[in-house]
Amino acid sequence: MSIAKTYSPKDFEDKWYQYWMENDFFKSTPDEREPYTIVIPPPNVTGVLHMGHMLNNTIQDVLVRRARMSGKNACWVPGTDHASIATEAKVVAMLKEKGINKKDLSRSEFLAYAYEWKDKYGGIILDQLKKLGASCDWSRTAFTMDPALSEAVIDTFIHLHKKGLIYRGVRMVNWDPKGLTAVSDEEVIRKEVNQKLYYIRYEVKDPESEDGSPQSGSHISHLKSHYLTIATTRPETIMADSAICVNPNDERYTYLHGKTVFVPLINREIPVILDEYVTMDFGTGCLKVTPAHDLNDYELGQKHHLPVIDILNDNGTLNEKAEILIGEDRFIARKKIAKLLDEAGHLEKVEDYKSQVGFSERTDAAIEPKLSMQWFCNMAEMAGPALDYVNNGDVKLIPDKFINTYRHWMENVKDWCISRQLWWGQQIPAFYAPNGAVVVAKTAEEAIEQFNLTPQTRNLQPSDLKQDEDVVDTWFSSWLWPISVFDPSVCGNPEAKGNADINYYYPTNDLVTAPEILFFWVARMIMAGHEFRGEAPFKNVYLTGIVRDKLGRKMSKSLGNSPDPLDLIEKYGADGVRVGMLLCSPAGNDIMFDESSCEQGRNFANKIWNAFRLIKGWSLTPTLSEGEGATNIVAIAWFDARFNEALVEIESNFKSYRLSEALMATYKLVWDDYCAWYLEMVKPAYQQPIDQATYEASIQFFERILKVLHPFMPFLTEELWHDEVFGKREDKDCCIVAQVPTAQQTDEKLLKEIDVVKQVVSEIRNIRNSKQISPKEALKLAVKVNSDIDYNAYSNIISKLANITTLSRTDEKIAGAATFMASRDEFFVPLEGNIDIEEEKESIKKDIEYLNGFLKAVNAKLANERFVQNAKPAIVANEQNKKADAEAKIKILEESLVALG
RNA sequence: GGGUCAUUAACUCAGUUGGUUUAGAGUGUCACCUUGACAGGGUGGAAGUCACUGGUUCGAGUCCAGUAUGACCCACCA
Repeated sequence: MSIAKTYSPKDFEDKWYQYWMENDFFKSTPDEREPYTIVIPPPNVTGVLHMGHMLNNTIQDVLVRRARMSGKNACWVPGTDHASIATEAKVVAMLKEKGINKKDLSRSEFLAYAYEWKDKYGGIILDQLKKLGASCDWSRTAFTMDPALSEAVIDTFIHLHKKGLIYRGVRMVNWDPKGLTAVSDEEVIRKEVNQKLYYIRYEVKDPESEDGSPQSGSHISHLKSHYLTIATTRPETIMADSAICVNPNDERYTYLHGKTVFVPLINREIPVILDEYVTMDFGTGCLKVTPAHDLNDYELGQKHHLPVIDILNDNGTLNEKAEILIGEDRFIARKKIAKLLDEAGHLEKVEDYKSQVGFSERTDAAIEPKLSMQWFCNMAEMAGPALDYVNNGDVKLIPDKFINTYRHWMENVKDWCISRQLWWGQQIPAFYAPNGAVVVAKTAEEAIEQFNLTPQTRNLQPSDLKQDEDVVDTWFSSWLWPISVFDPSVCGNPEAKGNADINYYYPTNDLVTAPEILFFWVARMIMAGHEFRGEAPFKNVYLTGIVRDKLGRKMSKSLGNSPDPLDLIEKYGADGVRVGMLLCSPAGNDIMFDESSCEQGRNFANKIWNAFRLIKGWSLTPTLSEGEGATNIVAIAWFDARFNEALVEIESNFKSYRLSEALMATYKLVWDDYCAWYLEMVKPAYQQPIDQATYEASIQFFERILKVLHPFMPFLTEELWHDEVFGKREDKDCCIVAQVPTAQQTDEKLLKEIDVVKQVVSEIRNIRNSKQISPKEALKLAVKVNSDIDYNAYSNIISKLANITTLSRTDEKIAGAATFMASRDEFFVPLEGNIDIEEEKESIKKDIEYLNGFLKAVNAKLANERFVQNAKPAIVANEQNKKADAEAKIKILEESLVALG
């Protein structure tokens, strides 16, 4: 069987994914093994794969595959999130293109369109994950609006309502005038915006004036005491003013106490109230109070019993209560009203001003504070236990720097507005009687049973009831995810035992997600987990960073700076992209993604591919010359030791979730140790055969390497695994289910001595380099041994790798030779006629100079009495070793200098 | 405004409780080599006042304080 000259991932990636699927390798059912479980952070059902998903899912897949190869029953549950606002917005836009207005549809008609949309586009992202190699148990694919999962949401609502944790109330909410829904505080993105600060004059009612009516505009500018000035960024809301507020301690305004003023343009009379809330040194010291359109004003209004005048429609246009500019959009109204005020002489000045404005995360519309009746979930009670899990380490955050942020949020948690004025989602299980009474129940029938308990609402029919139009916030379903994917029926029923799945897989092991949804999602999952299962839903939370481009900008569609992941896979292969992503992604830090790292990943794959080609191309011979045999025995023993050493390192990196370091350790093991050193040691001369024993050892090493590589590069390793050089494989004998080797004891002495051997080889190559001697020109080497290393054992290796004819021992320095030191031993490469004495001397002097500098530092330490007294004995001993070592080397070098004349 | 975290070679990052040869890796860069696994290769170099300023200590990239820059979170100054 021949093998392609270069690595060509397209030839086999799809093939192996299909093979894994057909053989149910991703599938998991409870058994006697220890489970290892991950639930996917469900991507939006309408989403397409972006670089963030790539990173996130590569990490999950590496963890799952590694667990699968470590004797665990690995289960990675995939699925999608219905993402109510985002999806509904997309469906509405799609309908609009077709000329259909959402308002003209009934709820069920709209939902039919929405499901149609979901069926068409909903699976795309999951199929894309398959390209990446994601080893999810697809038979468990879940959707947050699956009937059973939706029922879990309803049961949860009812359960929490019964506990008194869900309530209904009028609150100031963040209103999205574009999405026409309330959004939670967390869905509001604050951005700094350049605005204008308008200084507006309000006329003060003059009790001495006969009729008390406002003066004309031109008049007031001359009578300073007859008006006051307020500063606002929102002049369009003056029609909603209920009062003007000044600080009672503000002496400038004592004359206003008890007075009333007129709202400009509409001349409505409002009182001046006093409250210390107003900061005297900000703006003018006068504050307009607009309870309907500002949270703080609302609270101030409540305190002073002011009327609430709501002048805005749900879509952000002015309503008839505004009296003027009715029907205009709030932003257009702002400009127009500024003009009107100016014309009427009420606009004193306009200043540029920067301030924070909230925008809807989903629609990017400026958020409007709005009073409305909403459903809320009390968080304070549930936050306590959720905080404890993290505080006491039951749930570990990786990296742990996020604990502070988490703690801060949980200690200052606010109630959660859970109702959304949308149709796409779980409809709130609340029913209204004709008289306005409301009960929470699963069905209309159950609601009637409850209504029958009160005289006013007895004997109602289901058709008399009206269900709440709103749906719950998407997060109110996704916080159940780690439970509901296994057994939705336990949500809302803390007493339930649960099915076999949940008892086996829950709590899950690792959750891999982005820090920005630590509160939205992670914290709430912990709350729900505690509520319904009495324990947190996962043990470790691995927080990935944001994927940014080279310039540090967040990758986004709108910037167009994000490569299409599928293009990358096409170009570099899935394995190459996986390696590329992992190489530059430490946990919790943003990753500065650069396509060149995928290239590095692909090059690595190619290197492995070609190392394999080399081995595969060897022909066999049962016997070998004595020298080669000896070389190979040492090489095999050394690589075995080195492999075990690397395994220990990789294992420990995995344990501490340092995936990029685990990968880098693997990378070096393969590239440097196996390819650059081991294979070069045992490689027969061109077209020469290799002995059976070495061949078998090399193959075995390669197979062990494939196992270690598999979690990172599943496709390539599976492809090579099935090559005939490994012998005939049984049907289910696949790399994906092979077990990673466990580390054996390593031969420390051998590892150390080979390090010296490598150094010797490097030094000789260095000499060739600097003296322009071709690698093909064989050289002689002599060594004056001062250490306890037996170079006879390694002479064959050195000869082969450095093209040395003979390695002889000498007790005297050799003149006319290039020299170097390795360990404490002196090496001589005789180069008659090719030695520049002065150059040699210079080089030796340089070495001595370095060692002297080094020695000086060590001596300074040792001469310091306090160091010797205070430092740990081992440290002091080490310093003494360093000193002795440096002194010995200096002595040898000085002798060499003398010998050179 | 308050808080959290970061700042180490051109780039991306390690540096594990302060001492482990006067700071390491990968990539890139430079020089040379290369028809025999691989130019997507090999060998060997160069490259860092560990952001800055103080402090603690026998000893600081590592601990403390402050400064600068950046990122994120929180916050009602109209």
